[in-house]
Amino acid sequence: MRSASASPGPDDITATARIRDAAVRLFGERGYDRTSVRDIATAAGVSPALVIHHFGSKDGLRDECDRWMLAQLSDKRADALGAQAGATIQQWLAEPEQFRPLVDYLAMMLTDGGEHGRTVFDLLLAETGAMLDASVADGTMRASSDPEARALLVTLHGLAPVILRGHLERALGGDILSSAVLARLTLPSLELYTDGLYSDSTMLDAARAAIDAQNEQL
Amino acid sequence: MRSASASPGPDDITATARIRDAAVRLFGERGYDRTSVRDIATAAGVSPALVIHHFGSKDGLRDECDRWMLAQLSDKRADALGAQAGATIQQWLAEPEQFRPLVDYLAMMLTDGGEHGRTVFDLLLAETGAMLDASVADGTMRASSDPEARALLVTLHGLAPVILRGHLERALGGDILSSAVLARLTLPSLELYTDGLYSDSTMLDAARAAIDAQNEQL
DNA sequence: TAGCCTACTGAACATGCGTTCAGCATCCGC
DNA sequence: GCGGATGCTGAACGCATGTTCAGTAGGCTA
Repeated sequence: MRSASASPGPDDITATARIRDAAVRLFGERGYDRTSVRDIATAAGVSPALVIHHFGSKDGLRDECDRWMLAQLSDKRADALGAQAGATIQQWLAEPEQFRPLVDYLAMMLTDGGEHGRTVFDLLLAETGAMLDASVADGTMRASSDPEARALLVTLHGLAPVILRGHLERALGGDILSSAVLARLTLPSLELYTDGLYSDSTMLDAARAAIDAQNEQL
Repeated sequence: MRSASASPGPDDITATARIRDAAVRLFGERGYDRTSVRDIATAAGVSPALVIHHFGSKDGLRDECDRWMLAQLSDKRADALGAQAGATIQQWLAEPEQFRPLVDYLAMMLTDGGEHGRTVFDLLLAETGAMLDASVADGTMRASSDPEARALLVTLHGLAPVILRGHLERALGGDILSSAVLARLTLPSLELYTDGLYSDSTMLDAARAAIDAQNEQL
């Protein structure tokens, strides 16, 4: 079984890569602790011993997955901003299923407190901050009284659908992270980021006044 | 050891309650799978067997924690909206550490796909929707082209700091979910929800036009 | 051909886990 | 005083897990 020669499917790529792909998918779906080395080995069509042989330990495998994820993220970001922008976005809209493992794994990285999770968050935060600064500079976005805190908020808000994808899909009618769901969210998002929520600045003025009063007290 | 009579600390409450409190704290801190029944028993000062004796199984204990969390959430919400509003908020600002286990446990519930996590999300979503509708009715907030989707977005955005608390604290200078951090976020949040991000409606108009065009095509 | 390295396996091992069980106190109704 | 719940324990059991290890197959260099 599992001869070296051709068979359709994922047998044409290296066993190491197959293990890594299976691990990313399963870690993203079930989480690190609920995924056993045996599960990953079975999904990749190899023996559990080979997983350890190639990655040293389960934790080593996770490390490799994290690193691979960071690389993918850089690639996609570069594509989405560079010459490949159109192609990348079309690919996303055409086959959202393909990216689901990546999104789920990213969510897992961010929520379980590992070192690479911090790295990826800091990266996203920095990019968001840079994007906001550039937009303020070219006039498309408003300036903020606290650009750093605003960048943080916008980053958090952007990550929420990624991490709570399951709840989002359930609330919007069961289905996948499809173009339909994305379309449904586009308009409300832009409305929110264009006109805000409040119809006037009553609340904002009150908060400003309260903070000023507190500052004077010191 | 551990006689029934008085000793300072958490010995005056029932062992069942001590186990539940320890479980909520540890599940919230480390997650369900990384917390063993033995850990919980040690933290509560009882034997592992007693944990099973009172809750049937580790999963039963988790169920009880979930239910307790839902009850706490209802209580706090009622307090925060009712007569106790001022007292509850002051308590929060005075001793944020006290609420950390609750917040962490809530984050865990929402991210690990259990049934009670769905319940609590749906609850929060419904309350957010009702709050938005009421605010639109009394004129403090703008109407939306898609109130359901907007409620979902606002809920997701509100939950993001809860779930990514660790990253938030790290980005804002290491420290706890303190009044200082909350104060730092208040103004940018209100700015975001009052004036939005974009300085004009160019993007929004473009999206509306694109969607109109697509609808006409069908 | 000989030797060696790499990819890979099946079987076993040690450990930590959730859970069970027999038994020990203590309290409460009779 | 007594019988039976109730609260609780220490020790053990069975199991799944991550990991190790001896060994096989196949390709590469000499």
